[in-house]
Parts: sequence; structure tokens; C-alpha cells
Amino acid sequence: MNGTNRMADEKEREFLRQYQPEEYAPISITVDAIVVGVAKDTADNYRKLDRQSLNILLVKREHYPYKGCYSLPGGFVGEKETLEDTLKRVLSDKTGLSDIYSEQLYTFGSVERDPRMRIVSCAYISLVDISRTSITGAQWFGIEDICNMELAFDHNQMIEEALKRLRGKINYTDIVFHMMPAEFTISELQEVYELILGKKLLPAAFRRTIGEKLEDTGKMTSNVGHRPSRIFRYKEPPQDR
Amino acid sequence: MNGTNRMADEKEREFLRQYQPEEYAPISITVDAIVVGVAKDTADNYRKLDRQSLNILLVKREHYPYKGCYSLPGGFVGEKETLEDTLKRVLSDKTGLSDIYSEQLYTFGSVERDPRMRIVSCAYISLVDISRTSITGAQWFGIEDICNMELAFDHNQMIEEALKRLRGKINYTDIVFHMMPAEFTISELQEVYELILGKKLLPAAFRRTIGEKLEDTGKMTSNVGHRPSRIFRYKEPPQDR
DNA sequence: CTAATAGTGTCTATTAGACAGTATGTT
DNA sequence: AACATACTGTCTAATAGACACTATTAG
Repeated sequence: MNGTNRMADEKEREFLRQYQPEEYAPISITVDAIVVGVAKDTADNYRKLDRQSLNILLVKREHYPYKGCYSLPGGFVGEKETLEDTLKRVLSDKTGLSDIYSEQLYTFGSVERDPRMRIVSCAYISLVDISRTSITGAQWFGIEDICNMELAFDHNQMIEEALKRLRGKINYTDIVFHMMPAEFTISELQEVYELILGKKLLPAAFRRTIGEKLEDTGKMTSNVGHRPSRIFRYKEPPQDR
Repeated sequence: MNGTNRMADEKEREFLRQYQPEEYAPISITVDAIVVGVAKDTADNYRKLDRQSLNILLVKREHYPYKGCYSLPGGFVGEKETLEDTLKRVLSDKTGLSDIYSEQLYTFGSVERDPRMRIVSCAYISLVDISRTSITGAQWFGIEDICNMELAFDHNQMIEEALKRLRGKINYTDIVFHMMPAEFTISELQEVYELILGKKLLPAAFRRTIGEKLEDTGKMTSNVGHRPSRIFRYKEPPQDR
């Protein structure tokens, strides 16, 4: 019921011809990507399993400001680019990644967050299976290490928010599977849940609930120094909502 | 462990002096507010209760583009303004509201969303108790009506997202209470839950779970044409996470 | 055999769903 | 009395937590 005739009438077209964008505040917009993946850190003991850890992709800044510091991969939004387009371009140029699961996280707009000028940044969280992707130009860092690093701009805070988002969504969505390899054991999957939630889970309960989403590949692990484990795959297309 | 001496060294200061913001894409940023409240629509029958509805604040656009159309209250982010500052200013100027609960919703960045120029908009959702606030310059519309209206820009889509956010958070936070009057009956509260979730709830179960968060005022409703109801208030400061 | 992990069975506690049944105002 | 809503009780189903117990491999 829009009586106010959309399809821009003559007066509106005239207004748009006169419009001077330059009069408005010179604020730029960037997109930053928090790319999260799970790495395996080989165990010290032949009996033990490889421990996993949450990792995030960082790039070393080659220009001022924060030259030499690590930062999240990011870049300016072009005039004819959507936020998602910018994200894709940034991921491709700065990390070599394409076609990975991403969702918008939060927009950071404090006035002094960039020393150059006023820049508002829209942060995205992306999840990847490290084993299926190769990275160029960026480097994986464990979140433990990142906590002790001072990243450029407000990027430490962005990572904080990303981890909160993961914790918040893990129990009612299937987002974790974006970070898992094609095939995995239930113990490996459980460890990832534990890393994100920051607490131990009960194996029996975990198997019960997660079991419905998994499909047995028929394969087993071998040479693990203890009882071998069934290998599973994710049954359905991930549920992200 | 930031070896790269923050506190901008001489070279970095030099870089910043030379920096020309004008070279970058002329994109503007706006903030739009989806202000949600619960209205009471008086019943037709003396025996029946007033039915409630979800309402959203809209303003009539006085300038091009979309002159004469309704839109969400919004405005440009100033060069020295955080997103939250802009939100406060916009709410105050266009609706007369201040000190209301707000959270960032989503940033909309499609290229053609504004005919004037490239404008990225950061949308916030705000929740108010209609009975405690008076509005100036804006007007309440029921969501049913809004579904049949064509709002300016992508504002219909923003409202869609806002309602999704409410549905998503209502069961694990106490956000509803931001929309409730100081005192209310459990039936009224249940109706608001039902409006947001779009389905009927079982009274017994609802009372059980919500009861813990409420405190009896000792008062009762009167002249309602049927059994009177206890009147409650919210016990604790709202949990928003 | 032992260390280390895999996997099952079962009891209990908590919570949600269903629904009948009782209570109490106004006209 | 009858209408409309308020409120309680209780049975059942589903789910999560706890934990003991059994199974299986490499060395």
C-alpha cells in the first residue's frame, strides 16, 4: 500500500541530479575478516592423540599505520562493492581463500580506532577447514598466542567478539562443521567443542546428541597407540541459523 | 608482546601527516533505528482482555528521496560521532526518545540501497515500554500494517531482521522486559511472547518458567469482567546476553 | 601387561508438553 | 447462571548430567 509512487517522479530525479555527495563527512568503511580454523598440534607421546587448537589468520602490516604489527586481513570497501564483495576480495587477495563460510559479526565505529582518519569497520567471521585450504600471504596463530599479542587497531577486540559468537551459536547450529575436515572421529569433534566452549564435556552425552548429525564412514583410525576409533562424516548440509 | 613499538614512531607520524583521506571512495554511513514497543488495542467486549500488538516507530520523510514515504528514523554518522552517538542523536531528534535499550542489529551495504549515493547503514534495534515514553515526530505502526506498506530504502528488510533477532533472543535472555510496563499480568507477558514467537504457548508451562523472574506486587486487576489477575513486576535487572 | 583412548549402559535430575480441573470476578 | 479468564496439579516425554563399566590397540 505505497501510495507515494515509487519509480522516482520528476522532482525526485531533479533532486538526485543536484545532490552533492562531497558535502558529507569523509568517513571510510573497511571490512575485516576473522578467519577461524582448527589446527592439529602433534603429540609428544606415541600413545596420545594430537591436540587441536583454535587458530586465526593474521597478516603482517607492510605499511603505516601499525607497520610491522599483525592485524586481521581487511581492506577498504570500494564505491561499487557490497560488504560481501569486499570480504571476498580481501580474503582472496590477503589469504588466498575463496568460497568459505562467512557471516557478519559486528560493526566497529569508535572515532579513534584508526589514526589515519575516521574509519568504520564491518567485521566478518569466516570458518575454514584448514586441511582443505592453502594460505598465501597470511599466517595462522593460535588464540592462546594472540591473547598475548597486541594487534593493530581494535583487532584484539574483534577476535574477542568472534569467539563469543562461536560460543553463542555452537549449541544450536552446526557451524563447527565448517571448521572440520571431511572425516573425523567423535573425540576430535568433541575436542573442538571443548575448545570453543572452554570447558570439558561428558563423552557419553556428547556422543548421544551429536550422533544424529553424523554418518559412519566405515573406516577406522589406525596406529594410534590405543583402541582405534570409528571415523565419521557430517550427514547434512550445515544448519547455520 | 608487541615488539613493534606502538606510540607511533617518527616515520609513522610523518606518514599520517601526508595522508589524504579525500582519495578514498565517497561512501557515507547512516544509522537506522528499529524501535519496537507493545501497544494495547482496546477490546470490543467488556469481558475480553485488551489485545496487544507489536509496534514500530516510523517517520514520514519530508525530503527526497522517498519524500512522503514512511521510513525508520535514521541519520548520517558525523565525523566525530560513534555509531552509538549517532543512534542517540537520531532517537532524540526524530522520536524524542532517550535512554532506551538498544543493540546493534546488522549493517546493510548493498550498492543501490540509496539512490543519492553509496550509503552503508548500520541498523540498531531498540526496545521501549510505550506506556512510559512519549513520542514526538514519529508514529507507531503495527507490524501487521507495516507488512503491507512499502517503506523507504531497504527498511522493510531491516524490520524483518529485527523481528528475527527478537525471536532468536527471547528464550535465552530477558529482553522482552524492556518492552513491558513496570507492572503487568502473566497473561499479558505471555501474549507478548506469543506475538514475538508467532505461536501459542501453554499457560501452565509458561507460568512455571517465567515465574522465577517475577515478583508479586500484591496488587490485582479489577473490573475485568472475569476472574482478576495478580499483578507482577520484573524481579532483576534484565539479562541481555 | 599397561597406558591411553573408544564406546556402552543405566540411573537420576531437570525441563517441557499436554491437559484436565478448579477458582473467581462481572453482567 | 454463564462467560471469560486465572491458576493449579499431575502425568508423561524428552533431554542432560553423572559415572561405572567394558573394549581395543601399540608397544
